[in-house]
Parts: sequence; C-alpha cells; structure tokens
Amino acid sequence: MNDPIVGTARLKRYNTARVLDELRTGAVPQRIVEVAEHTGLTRSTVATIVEELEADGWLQRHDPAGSLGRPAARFSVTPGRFHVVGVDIGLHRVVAEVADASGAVLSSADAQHELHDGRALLQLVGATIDRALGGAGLTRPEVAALSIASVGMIDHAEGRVRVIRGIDAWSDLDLTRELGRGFACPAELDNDANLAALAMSRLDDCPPSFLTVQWGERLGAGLVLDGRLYRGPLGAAGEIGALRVVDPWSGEPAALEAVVGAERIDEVARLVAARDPFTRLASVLGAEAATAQVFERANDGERAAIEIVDLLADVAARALAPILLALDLHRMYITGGIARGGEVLTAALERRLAVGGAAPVEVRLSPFTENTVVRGAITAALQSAWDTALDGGLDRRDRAAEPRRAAR
Amino acid sequence: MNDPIVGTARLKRYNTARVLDELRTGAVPQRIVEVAEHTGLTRSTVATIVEELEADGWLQRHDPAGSLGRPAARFSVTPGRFHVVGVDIGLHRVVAEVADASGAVLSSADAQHELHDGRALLQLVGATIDRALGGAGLTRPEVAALSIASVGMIDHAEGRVRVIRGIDAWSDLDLTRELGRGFACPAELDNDANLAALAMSRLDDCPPSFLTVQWGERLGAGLVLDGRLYRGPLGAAGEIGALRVVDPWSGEPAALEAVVGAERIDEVARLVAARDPFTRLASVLGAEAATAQVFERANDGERAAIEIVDLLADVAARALAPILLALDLHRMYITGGIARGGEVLTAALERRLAVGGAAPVEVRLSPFTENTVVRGAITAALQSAWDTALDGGLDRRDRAAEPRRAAR
DNA sequence: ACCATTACGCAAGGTCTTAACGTAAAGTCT
DNA sequence: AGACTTTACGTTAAGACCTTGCGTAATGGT
Repeated sequence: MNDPIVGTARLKRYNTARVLDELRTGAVPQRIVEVAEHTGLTRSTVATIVEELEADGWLQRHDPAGSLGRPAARFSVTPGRFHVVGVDIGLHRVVAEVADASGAVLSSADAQHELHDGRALLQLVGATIDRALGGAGLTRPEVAALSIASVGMIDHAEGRVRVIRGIDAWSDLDLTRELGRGFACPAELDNDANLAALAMSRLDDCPPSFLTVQWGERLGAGLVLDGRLYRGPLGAAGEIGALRVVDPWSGEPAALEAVVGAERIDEVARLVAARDPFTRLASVLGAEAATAQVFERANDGERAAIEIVDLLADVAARALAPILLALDLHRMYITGGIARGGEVLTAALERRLAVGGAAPVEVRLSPFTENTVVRGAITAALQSAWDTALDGGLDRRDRAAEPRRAAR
Repeated sequence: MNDPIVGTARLKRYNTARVLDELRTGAVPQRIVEVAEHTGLTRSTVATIVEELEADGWLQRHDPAGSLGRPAARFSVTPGRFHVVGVDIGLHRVVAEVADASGAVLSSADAQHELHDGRALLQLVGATIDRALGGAGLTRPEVAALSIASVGMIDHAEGRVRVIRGIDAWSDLDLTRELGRGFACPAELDNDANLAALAMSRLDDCPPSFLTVQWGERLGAGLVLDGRLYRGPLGAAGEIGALRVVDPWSGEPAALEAVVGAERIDEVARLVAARDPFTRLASVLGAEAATAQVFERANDGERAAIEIVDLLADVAARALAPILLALDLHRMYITGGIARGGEVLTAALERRLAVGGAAPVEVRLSPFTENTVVRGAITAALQSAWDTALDGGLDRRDRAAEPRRAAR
C-alpha cells in the first residue's frame, strides 16, 4: 500500500514534516516567517506547504494581533481534524483517554480491577475505551490512531506481550489485533515506561536526553536519547526490574523490582510499624496499600518513614547511577505510583546520584502522576496519526471524492 | 563559507552520501544496480551520481567479471584520492597512523614515553605524526583529515581536554589548534573510548548497538547506539571510571578505575605473589607491569591468577550489568591493554553479565589490541574527510581551475 | 544465428524549491 | 492627513533534481 516515497516527493515530505512539527509543538499559533526561520526553509516554501495543509484542513488560520508592519496570519493545528486514543493497561487499573489533534484531552475513562484472566481483561479494556469514546461523542471507526501501553515486557514490533506475571495468557494474545477490532487504524503496543518517557519529552524544559523511571509495583525505565526514544536492539531497553541487588531489610539478594516495588514498600512499612507500634506511621496504616502513607509521613518529617525512603533511594540509586553516568544524563523523571513520593524522595535520590566530578542529576516527579502513561500513549498516537497524515493516509476519511489538490 | 545546503541540493547531497556510504563500506567493488537496490534510489539516479563521483576522482571503475547478461562495471573508492591521519595519545605511548581513502593503513609510527609535561608531549606527538607521514611520503598540507584521541575527559566540541591526571597543563592547551598547525584541514579531538567504539563498529558482524570498554590504566566506555556514536548531552557519555565500587582486595570503597585498572592489577599481583611466593605467577613477575603475566598465567589455568581475574570480572560486571541491561545491549568489546586478557576474561565476564530472563551478553576482544584507538581515529578521520568532500570542500585541492562540472 | 538476460544511455516530463519583484496592510512620523 | 517605514503576502520564471520509458549494447546459452 505505502510505496516507498522517492524523488522530490521525499524532500517535500521531509519539509512538510518539519513545518508540521514546528506548528505542532509550538504552544501558540506561529507566523509563517517564524516557521521559516526555525526550519531553515524559505518563506516561499513554508507558505506553499502551509497553504496546502490549510486547504486539507490540517491547519487553522488565526488572524492576527497587530504589530509594526502588515499583520501576519498565524497558524496552528486544527484541533478537531482527527482524534486519537491512548490506553494504559496496568495491573490494577485501566485508563483510556481521547484527545484531539492538538493533544487536548477530551474525555477519559478508567476502571480499577483485580483481574488475572487475560480474556476478561481484554474485555474490560475494550469497554473502557468505548466509555472514553462515548464521552467524546466518537465511535471506533472515527479514531485516527490508537496507542496502548501495557505492563510486562513488550515486543513493540510484533504487538505482543513477551513476558508478564500476574495476568494469565496475556502474552498469548495478539493484543494489537484484538484491541484493534472495529478501528480503522492500526493499534500500537508499547512498554509503559517507554510511553511515560514520551510523555515527559513533551514537557517544557525537558532536555534532549533523559531517563524516566516508571515506578510502581513494577519498575522499568524509559530512555530518550538525543530527542528520540531508545528501544534497544531487542526492544528490551529499560527493563531493569530484573537487576540483582541486595535487599537492605532482609540482607538477601533479590531483583530490583522486588525490593523497591510498591508491594515490598508496603511489606516493609508494616514490618517497621509492627516493630514500633506507637509511631504515627503505624497508626495510619490501614488495610490497603501503605506506600502513599510512607511518603506522606516522610514528607512530614517522621523518622521511621524517612528511613524507609532513604533505604529505597539507596538501592535505586546504586542501580541507576551507572546508567545515568554512562549515558551522561542529568535529568531523571519519576513516573508511576511512586511519583507521589514528594521532595523527600527526589532529594534522597539526588544526593545519592551525585558522582564525584560529574555534573549532578536532577530528579523530578511527573506532573501527571497516575496518568503519565496514558498521556504518553496519547503522544505516541498523535505522532502516529501525523505520520499517517503525511503519507496521505488520513485524507481518505473525509476527502473521498474531492479532486486531488487542484490540477492546475 | 559553508552556506546551509537548501532546496533540491539537500536531496542530492543526501543521496550522494548514501551512495558513497554503500560503496565505502562494501568490501568489494559494487555494481550500480546493487547500489540502487540497497539505497532505494533509481538506477538512473545512482548512475548520474556515480558518474559525477568518478569524474571527480572519488570513485574508481573496475571492469567486469562476466556473468549472465551484459557485464556490469563495478565501482569502488579511489584509494589514493586523499589521505587521513589518526593519532592516539596515551599516558605512556603515542601512535600515529596514515591511511588512504579506502581506509588501508599506509604507515604508522609510535613512541613510548613517560612524559608529564604537556608541552613536551605536544612536541612528541607532532614528531610522531611527521614520522608516520614521512613513511607514507606525505606532508602535512596534503592531509585531508586529522583525528586525535587522548586520554582524559574530552570536550569534543571545544577540542580541549577537560580533566586529566598525569600530564601537567594538558587541559590548558588548545589541542586541536596546536596539533593542527601546518595542516590544511581541521583537527578533531575525541575520547579514546569513543574512537575505540568507532573502530569496533567497522568490524564485520558488529551489531548496530553495543558497548566498548577501553580498559587499561584508565577505564572508559564507548557507546554505539542504533549505529551512531552516542556522546551524551555534555559529551561525557561513557565516563564510568569514577563510579564508586568496593575494592574486593581491600574492602574499601574506591573508584572503578582505581580498582580494575592496570595499575591496581599490578599491585594485586604482587600482593598475591608475596603471600604465596612459590607459585609460577610469583616467579614470572619482573620489575615491569605484571598485568600481562596475570592473564597469561590465568589462561594457563593457574589458580592464583584465575582468582584475580575472577575478582576483576566481578567488580567490572557489577558496574557494567546495569548499563548493558538498561540499554538492551548484547555485545561488548574490550579494547585497550586488557584486551590481551584472552578467553579467561571474556568467559568470566559473560558468566557474570548474565541476568535472569534477558538475552546473554557476548564479550569479545578487540582484534587490533593496542592499536584499536588509532584505528578508530582513522575511521573518524575518514568520515570527516568524506563529509568535507560531500560539501565540495576537498575539491579545491586539485581541481582548482577546472570548469565546474560541464556547463551543458 | 538467434534468444534471453542484464547493463547502459538518452531525452522528455514532472515535482519541488528558489529568487525576484511587485503589491498589500498595518503603524509612525511630520 | 499624507508620506514613509515596516512587515507580510502573492505570483511568476527559472533551476535543480529525480523518474519514466525506450532503444541500444554486450554477454552467455541454445
């Protein structure tokens, strides 16, 4: 279907992509001259490209605040030109969001679950997607791109889950096919950490290379290097959960994920509380997960909680330091449940990640907390939709019988 | 001087680069149709590009082993079209090599030294370069590209050394300027580990992403990710020598470099020999560095030596495992002095780098042993020379008054 | 000698970008 | 208010590049 683009068409596609990226990432509508300067293209070239994009409905014209000289028309992406769906399938929660072409979230739906059966989970995911779509007044065939995050080791190329614990038969399912039913676009499956990293890459003030730690019950890293998501030769980059470390509470060697994951934090909190039952920490621990309380108490300055956080930071930093140092990274984002850890956590990590001689590492928390991964899925879906658009793939939807770009 | 390339010229430059890369990396002369297939360009396009490159002397025509159908002309790079120089400045040794456009080494020169004065070292390097050039019958102005490796933390963009121990005032010198005197081309300065990695990237059977450990007295890593050298935002990628580890012999925390570096190996060997003076290892230790003997004895199966290697591998693997795992790398090269460590070392490392669930890491030794870094410098210089050529920069040398590519 | 096969060369045609020039629409100055 | 400055826009001709298509060349096989 998609013949390789050759000849001058390749140049045009490349230039169009640059113009589009410029208009897409800019927060405010941009003038043609600005775009020309930023992209290095001629004003003339940009003008024709913008004109075409506007004619096809991709761009919107804003006319214009006055300045010196003739006021310039400014352009931005047409928000309603298409819509995308992002999904995050977690061990206990499924979230789906619908966004428009500008990236604004129109509606979302989520569902808590304790499912261990793949088939049942599949159904829940489908239902959640439809609820989100309903909230935006859309149906499946109208979606331009669908991007899905799932826990587990993902085979991005094949659209399958390689390994996962906790959900039976999840790795046997052809997820992109199953979840893509009813959609007119291909579904894309990716690692939760990778998508979390993508979400961070859209933040203002985000450096071109950084590391993201998706940290909850499971632990995985996402790497953006020189502005691009790095997946690794086998698509297993960032899978650091299996790294062997020493559990500071038991003294036994264990997998990193099993030591700093939310489940273990919960266990440890109860151990500490049992040992010292008159602390405030002990008194707030209920039946449900204690992780949030630990960080809350630590941020309030309670000794016992701070100790837990410190030991966590110890273990995590020991594993992460070689990676950050080797890659010369100086920004790290924490996403996932632990992102609510607050300043105690970031400070503890920053202190331990300092290596003599090297520039310090800045640790930041995701501003999206629990929705970081979905937001990343939206980012990926948008990217995919625009790519399809550049190849003329989205045109057919509502420009079916129209004459093909003015035969002059 | 070099105005930004715009318009269709950019397309042409890109296509020419692809054709050239194809002909440059291929071991044997290639036919036009082959190149067209590999690059995805039309035969016609490739033909004109090749024609022009041949006219300008960059390519050489080989006529033709018969097959079915009309025999095709094949093309390869003209070896004598230009020459490049690569230099490796080590703590105790300086090497310079001269290569032709095809990458074949024409001559080399090296010098052992114990200099601690930057100025004196500078002079030695200059003399060594000239000796190498003399061996190839060339002079400085005739060189098309000059690439230099130095120990220490390098600022590639600025062409300076940031930090170094052992050579006074070395970081005060503007090395690219000082060493570039007399050359008609810009000099490029880079990290030894980065260049070692570049050298490995030219090996057959080299994966697109891998790690190189330049391991001698100093220790640094070079990363090639998705086929491209990764330098990091501050150009400090791979600087893992400062990583904190525990010295298994003293039990004290120390920098990785200080624990597994050749100097420490030497110390440890003497300790072990003193403790157990009747071993074969003890008997072969002379006044000079003992590292080589340790590995030799270990490869011969001697217990005491194997223990040293095992502990070395322990420490190194603990530092490297997170990096390899996080980046999903499954090939690692060892370059530098330790590359003579033989199979004991690679086996010991491979065993320890295995992480449950992940694909194994294959550890290989550089086939160039001590000359790996220079070879990498040559690779970098070639790249630089071809880049200049693509921008028309090398033309002026011997096509001064010639009419500019046939005004038809 | 004829055919199949592969390589090569040439010319027409189309797409894309550039450069140049004139026009349009504001604000500013006198 | 009118002239001027400043910035933006639109059009057109020209140039560079790539592709397509076809005819020719050179070999081996039958």
